[in-house]
Amino acid sequence: MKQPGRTIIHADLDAFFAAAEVRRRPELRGKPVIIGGKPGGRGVVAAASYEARRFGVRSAMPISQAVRLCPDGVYLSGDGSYYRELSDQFRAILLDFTDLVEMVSVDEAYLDVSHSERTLGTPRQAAESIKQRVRDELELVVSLGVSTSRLVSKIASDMDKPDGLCVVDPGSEAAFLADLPVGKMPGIGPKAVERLHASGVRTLGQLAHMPLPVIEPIFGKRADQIVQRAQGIDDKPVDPDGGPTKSISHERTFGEDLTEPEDIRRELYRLAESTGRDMRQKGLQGSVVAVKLRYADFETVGKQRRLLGPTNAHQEIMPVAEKLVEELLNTRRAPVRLLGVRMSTLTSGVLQLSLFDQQAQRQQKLNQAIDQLTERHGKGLITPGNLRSVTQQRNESREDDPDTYDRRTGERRGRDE
DNA sequence: TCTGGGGTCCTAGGACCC
DNA sequence: TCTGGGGTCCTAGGACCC
Repeated sequence: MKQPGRTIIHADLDAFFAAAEVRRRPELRGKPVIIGGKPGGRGVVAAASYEARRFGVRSAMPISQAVRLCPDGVYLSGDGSYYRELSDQFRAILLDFTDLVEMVSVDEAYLDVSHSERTLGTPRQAAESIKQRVRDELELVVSLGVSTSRLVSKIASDMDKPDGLCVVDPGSEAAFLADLPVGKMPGIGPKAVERLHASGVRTLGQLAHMPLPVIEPIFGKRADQIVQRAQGIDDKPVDPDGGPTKSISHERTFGEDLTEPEDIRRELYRLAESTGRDMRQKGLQGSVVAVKLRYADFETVGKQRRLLGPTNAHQEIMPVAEKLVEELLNTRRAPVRLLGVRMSTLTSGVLQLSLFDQQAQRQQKLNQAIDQLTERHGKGLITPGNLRSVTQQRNESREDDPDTYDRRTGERRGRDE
């Protein structure tokens, strides 16, 4: 089915974090500004001003390398809540153009202005007034791509950065893509690029005409869609609320690798706490606890376990996370560079099992109190007391060995000896 | 050179069920 | 004595995006 006349704009703020800092500290204008960890630390570059890029500094590059390339740069660690504030204002401006705005990150959005020509003028005129308003009201620069699809607009917005405006007329999508390297397409990363090159495929035009069997080994069941996209075909709609959250996680890379069990435990507790707090804030509960562990040599392993019921209480997350980490460390004991805690299989319900209602409710009230204190006074105020959780007690009260229960239903499994 | 943090989606093998 | 087969859930790991 064709969707005639769609007009999609992709809007992307240029060097957002760096530009945001320059905006509130004008003395930084014209200087190489690099947002990421502190020099000497283990961070990577989150954003670099165009002045910094002239030295070869790029996003995702280790800070240590950036310092070598640009020793006189201004290095800042970044201010998430300030960026979020600006991002909200950015979104508000876009919403003046259409209700169909989908934020895909703090600095990026899609707009569907298909039915707005009467009020906004031509797509190019609409794009120009977005640019103007972002400049006037936010003192930020935005690059825009305009076409009949998300895919083509996304690639177009990147063409003339910074301060770009690239309009791809209806019908010329395939021609626009044809000469671009395959890696320009979102979803084709370094590994896929390498394999495509090995097959002699370098441009999107070539990819668009490849027989499916040739690229199926590279993309699996996505192969069909990838070829279509290379031809400039993409029907994905702009979805203002972007679908439900699938997981919530926190992870931390330590300044120095951890070896002491009590250090590992303390950091894990902090991560469980922030993950629980995030879920409470969003009114979500999770049924699967996962931990992530990165060793000093960068080997990264994970382990996950389904709980008997959903929770958002760190008192219930922590003992499971602790057990999982312990199991990983039993497989390999080595200095720990990173720890992470993730909750998934999320539900927005509030149900609890009857027997433990009272305890669960008390726990919830306690956590609400903690959340309020944390909001006023910052993290780390409350330290673990009794970590024995409701979930643990549930398990204990049923059987000593949880493995004798069906993992899926939590029901007792028949034991034949 | 020494590699962040927050996500999504895909693959693949084993368990389990009918 | 020569080992079905399909569907679904669970888990581990990896590619990719901003």
